[in-house]
Amino acid sequence: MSLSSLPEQIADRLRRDILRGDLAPGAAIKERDKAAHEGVSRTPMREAIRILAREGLVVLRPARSPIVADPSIKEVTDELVVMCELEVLSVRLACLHAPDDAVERIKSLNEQFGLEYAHRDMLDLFEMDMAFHRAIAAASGNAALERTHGAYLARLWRARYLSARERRSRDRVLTQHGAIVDALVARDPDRAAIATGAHLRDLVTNITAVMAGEDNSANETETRTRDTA
Amino acid sequence: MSLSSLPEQIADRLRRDILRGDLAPGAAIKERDKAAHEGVSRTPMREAIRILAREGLVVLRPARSPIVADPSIKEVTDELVVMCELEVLSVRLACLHAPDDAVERIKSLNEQFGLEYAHRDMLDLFEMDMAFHRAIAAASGNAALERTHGAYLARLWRARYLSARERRSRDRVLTQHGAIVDALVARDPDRAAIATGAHLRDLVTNITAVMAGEDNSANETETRTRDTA
DNA sequence: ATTGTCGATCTGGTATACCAAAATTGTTTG
DNA sequence: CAAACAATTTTGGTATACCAGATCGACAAT
Repeated sequence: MSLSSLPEQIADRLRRDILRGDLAPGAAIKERDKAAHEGVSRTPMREAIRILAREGLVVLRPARSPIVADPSIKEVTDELVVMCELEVLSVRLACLHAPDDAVERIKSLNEQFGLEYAHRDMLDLFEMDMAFHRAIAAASGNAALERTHGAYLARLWRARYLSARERRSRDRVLTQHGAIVDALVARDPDRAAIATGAHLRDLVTNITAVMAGEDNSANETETRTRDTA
Repeated sequence: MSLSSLPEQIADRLRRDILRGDLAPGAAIKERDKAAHEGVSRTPMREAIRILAREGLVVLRPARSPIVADPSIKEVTDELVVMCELEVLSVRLACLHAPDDAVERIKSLNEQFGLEYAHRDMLDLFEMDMAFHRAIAAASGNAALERTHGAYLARLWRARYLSARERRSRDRVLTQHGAIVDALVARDPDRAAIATGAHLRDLVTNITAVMAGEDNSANETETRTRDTA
């Protein structure tokens, strides 16, 4: 009995491995080996890899092993900018159209975050943060927006995870989320948009700083020119 | 020799068939038959179908033939709203960062559109319109934005195609594109954003009208509840 | 005549076998 | 000793065979 298909399950496992860093950026994913390792055949493994490729977590190279994506700072920043825009749109739409109980749910998510703040594991807190942002996208009532936003959220998991390790950034998150909730409750689209924009712009600077620090190697990902011998 | 892989070629062909309407919305795509018909095996056909599924052109159902997507008006509208936002962001960024030759290219694309306006087939004109919008996204210098915008453009091909058949909408497109180009050349982000927003909002109303007219049947796509007999 | 059930058949899911291109490595030669 | 070439091996791409679940029709019992 499977809630999701086998390829999706494999993709989920691989995604976790990639995002948690167990599979290093730049590492090759040999479909034969991986399939054998997971105890499945190549076909579903292949499909799982394609799923992650579409998500941008692995890059496919013609006639070569797929490798774990190793996005440059610019690429991550670009993605963050887009996600920011999507979330601002979400919160605007949510102000206008979201039913009250959706707003209430978002509010309670943030309150819960405040409560559990001290006790919980960083990873749990992080999941709660994700849930908060996801809830806002869902509250927009725009399914396409929710999907695309979710895709970006997933792709940026790792970068956001790195950023969230900074302790001082966490309470800033809390107050900023509070501001967003307030504007949402007041049904004030402009204020909500500003609050969301500020929150995500902070995230951009934070992530940029962290990535610049951690990762001094200049790395590219996409198509690189290859010289013939 | 293939510029793109076999599955992508198949996907391209299928996409054309779907978007042009040769494959009716709601029609089943049986991978065995289709593969035999195209003269390839099931594996690449399967992969091609998955590609289109990710693009939202076909929907996969568990243990059932994939079917051509038949989006409701709301779904299309939602997607248009998101694409609008993406393109507004694109044009803003393009105003700020695009190199002059990129702006020049956009300008010339629109001029060419104006020139060929009379002689060319509607399909060609449509392709040129697509190229215009794509060029703006590319000029943003944000690869993620360009990708996502391109995905929406592809998915909305059919709806836009239906809309473009209205003759009177076409010269409005021309003037609106002109306004966008002017703002872009002047490097005025706000004016460009407004012009782009207006253009796409017109598109939304136009498409809504066309779809509501053409297609009176209330159609859903995603999960529909199925009553047991 | 209608309805319930069983089974043939059709469909997608998975495993595997085969192929062609590319990397690597070992050997040979300058 | 180094560089270049060739064969082997490794890899992903494709085709196909097999399996399980679902659908739909036929037949039988009421």
